[in-house]
Amino acid sequence: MTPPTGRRERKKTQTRRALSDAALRLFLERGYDRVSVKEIADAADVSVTTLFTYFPEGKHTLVFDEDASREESLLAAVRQAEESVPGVLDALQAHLRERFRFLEESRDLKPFLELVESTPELAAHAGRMWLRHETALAEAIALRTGRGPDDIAVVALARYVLDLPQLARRSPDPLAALDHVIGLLKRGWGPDRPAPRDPGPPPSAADGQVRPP
Amino acid sequence: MTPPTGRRERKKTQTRRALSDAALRLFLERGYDRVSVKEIADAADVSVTTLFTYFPEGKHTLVFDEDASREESLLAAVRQAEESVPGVLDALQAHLRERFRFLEESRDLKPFLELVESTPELAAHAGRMWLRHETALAEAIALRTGRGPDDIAVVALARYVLDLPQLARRSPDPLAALDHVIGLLKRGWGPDRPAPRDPGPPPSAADGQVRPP
DNA sequence: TCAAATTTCATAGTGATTACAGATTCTTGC
DNA sequence: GCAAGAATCTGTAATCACTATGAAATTTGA
Repeated sequence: MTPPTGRRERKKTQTRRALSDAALRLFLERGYDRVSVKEIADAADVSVTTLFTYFPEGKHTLVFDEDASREESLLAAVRQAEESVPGVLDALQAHLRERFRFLEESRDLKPFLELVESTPELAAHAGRMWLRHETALAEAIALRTGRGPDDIAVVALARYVLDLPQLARRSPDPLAALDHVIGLLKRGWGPDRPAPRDPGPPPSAADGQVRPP
Repeated sequence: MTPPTGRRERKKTQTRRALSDAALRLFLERGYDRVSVKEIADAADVSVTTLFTYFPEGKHTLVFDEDASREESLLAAVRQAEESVPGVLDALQAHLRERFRFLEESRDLKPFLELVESTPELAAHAGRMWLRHETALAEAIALRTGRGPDDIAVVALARYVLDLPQLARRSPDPLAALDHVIGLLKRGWGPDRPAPRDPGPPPSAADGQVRPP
């Protein structure tokens, strides 16, 4: 394998950055709909054709150029969690809280977030990008709690947790809202109700993995 | 106020129907992407300009022309429910089950659903249309359970329930999946503590836990 | 340096959507 | 019934995202 250090590679990432930088700058200046792809291509000094070879999925993908690390940190949080549904939820809660604080406090990101929120097409795409982690998150949760990755409870939990930030952001106190709903999910998905003495008849094999607190 | 019984009104609804009928027929025949708006306009014997005065939100709205009754029946289910979160969830469960059966069993709708599912743009729009009922559902739930309509728990519950059908449809046994997740939500959002003796929540099918593979 | 592979480009589409301005059709007061 | 006047319809032409194509320019490897 050749190390990807050729001039070609360098120019490529350079051009890609020039494009998304120019796009973001123009979008923030004038709004998404009032900037044409031709203007972006001109600003980056490439042809429209070239722009679309770099971003074949369309104009809106120019805005979301870095994404790989988010999923990884999300999954890392789950992997380090205690091996139970409440444990996983605790870990996700902490992770989302931190992420939330970061987004809220970073002044640089404020206009960017406004741009995305105020442009339906971008908001929809951001949602899709975020929900795309659903499967990976479900797998991580399944692995950590000893359930199957197709278990509807696991899939639903993954989706609900991913839905949460967007939901909480509307609340006057997003962090409190986050905590509150995670608490509800923990109750619903958590260990069986306080079993006085006997765990009772284990109705399925996937039951024993849940560790009561 | 004049009763809307003029010839003008009649022609208008007529034209609107001609357009969406023609569109649906052509889409089912050839697929969404392989039908141009010009063809639809021609088939309905109007100009493209006219088509867009009837459907200004774009080509995809031609597919979803009747929608008002769905929200109403959803809200009606909530209004007739018992005045508690589990009561409301029971009612929603029953309503969704019925709706599910209807969609599955109706042969007429099968190709339509396939069309929507297989066209990303249409699937996304269908999702948006469905989630649009979120606020109304949250209000109804709030009213029925005596909470505030901005209560994050209520809003989250509304969204989660609306998310459910799409989620359950992926499962091999959608109805069981529906029941299962509703059961989990009931546990989470239900009464504060399990009553030591009283069964409390009414019997539901969502009792068995994890499906063995 | 040469040739193959890759990247970029200008040109010319297609298809959705909108602006416009002149017809056409309906309603309404008489 | 009839003449405004409003509402609706139409073709034309434009913009904009996106694609196909084939040729030119650049990079790479030998």
